[in-house]
Amino acid sequence: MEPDKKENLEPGTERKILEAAGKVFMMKGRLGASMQDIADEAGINRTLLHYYFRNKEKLFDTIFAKVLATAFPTIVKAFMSDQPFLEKIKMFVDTWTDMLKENPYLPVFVIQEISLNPDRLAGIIQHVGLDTDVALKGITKELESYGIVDMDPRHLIANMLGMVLFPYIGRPLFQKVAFGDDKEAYEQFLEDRREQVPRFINLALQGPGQE
Amino acid sequence: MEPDKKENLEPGTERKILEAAGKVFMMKGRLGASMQDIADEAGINRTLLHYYFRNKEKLFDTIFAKVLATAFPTIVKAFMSDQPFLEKIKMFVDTWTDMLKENPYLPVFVIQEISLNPDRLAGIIQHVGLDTDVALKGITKELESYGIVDMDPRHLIANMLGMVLFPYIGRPLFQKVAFGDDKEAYEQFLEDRREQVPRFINLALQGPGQE
DNA sequence: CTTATGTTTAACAAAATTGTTAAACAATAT
DNA sequence: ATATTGTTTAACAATTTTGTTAAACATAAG
Repeated sequence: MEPDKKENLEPGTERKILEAAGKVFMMKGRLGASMQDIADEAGINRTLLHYYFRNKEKLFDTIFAKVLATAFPTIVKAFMSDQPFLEKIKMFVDTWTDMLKENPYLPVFVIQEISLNPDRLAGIIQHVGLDTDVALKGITKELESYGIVDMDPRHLIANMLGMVLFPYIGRPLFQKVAFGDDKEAYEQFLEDRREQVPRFINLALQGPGQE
Repeated sequence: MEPDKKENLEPGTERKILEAAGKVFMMKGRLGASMQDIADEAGINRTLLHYYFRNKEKLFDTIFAKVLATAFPTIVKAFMSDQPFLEKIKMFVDTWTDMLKENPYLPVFVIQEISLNPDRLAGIIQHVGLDTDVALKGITKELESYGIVDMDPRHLIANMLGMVLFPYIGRPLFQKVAFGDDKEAYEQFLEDRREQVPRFINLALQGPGQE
């Protein structure tokens, strides 16, 4: 008779809180964000906020786990498909770019939080459960088909992630220094990288190595 | 008769404070670090800390400017030399790696702070005074000599910075996920990238584009 | 109607942090 | 010897934030 006893008469208050908390935490950081900020953003009372999440820590943990759960699938998705390698790379860049366009603050948020409190990782990584070994071996095999045998696949991963993430992580600085703070030019730049990055990688892989 | 009236009898207290503040700010962030933390790290009293730097903001600003002054020259140094382009790239990676090895927390610290408070940039960038236009045009010219005409040099910059910085920015996460948290293996990985990254870039530049 | 749940307002205690001040002391310079 | 500077100890006010509690109210469910 009561499948979800809790959701009786709130018109999605919990959802509103989670959205607000996500937004505020991402923009101000864990320490910079106050419960009052979050309550304001959610359009509710601070007391009610504590009523849903007893304390800031619990709320933050919920948000952080949720954010990681958003990010992790993006990492692997492209390499789960069975397209040709170069297509996978293109897809990798595209999936990440899509995700970053919707969550531009995500990388800095995650990085900063993990950097300040590495212990948080332990609990979450298991929960996500990603099998890196399989993926890495797959990439090694693909690399061999390009005649590249002396490259740890993790270098390729680091290269790709670096190239994709940097423009978002370093945006305020890079946009100002290299684009005279022209926001629209920078957004065009970000779009261009959907082509530029895969092309750069392709060239590096197909390089003059196959004599 | 008194050239520097201030430095009378302190055995380098100000230096100790600056070192301590740099360390604590970088590791805990601006909000996570308390004046007490810094005083402790410097081995002095909190009152004395306020005696040297009236408030936390002034101290932080001093540190932040100092940190940026450390990072910025690294960006340009390699491209000031007049070696062949590929040598410049190798040098770029090396200079950055050297700097990051000594200041591993620097990128996250700077990124996080600028991301939270972009206004801080304005004041400092002028002070450093880097001429991006000259550098960019130089790179464009070099790219043309490789037959690459359709590439905004800023893509190359973003690629290089991303590949160099990512392993430091994402270290806790990447080390755990891809290296089973094997610290020494990761440090070897970081060293390997001194070769891997320039090679990757060289391949991409020399790629099959010169028919 | 009565009850339970969600919600607001108000008030409060506890803690942490910041910035300031006063008093005392050591050592150096004049 | 005296004044100045650096330094410590102690104490304090002001602020911010967190977490809690009590009281009142609305509404939907029983």
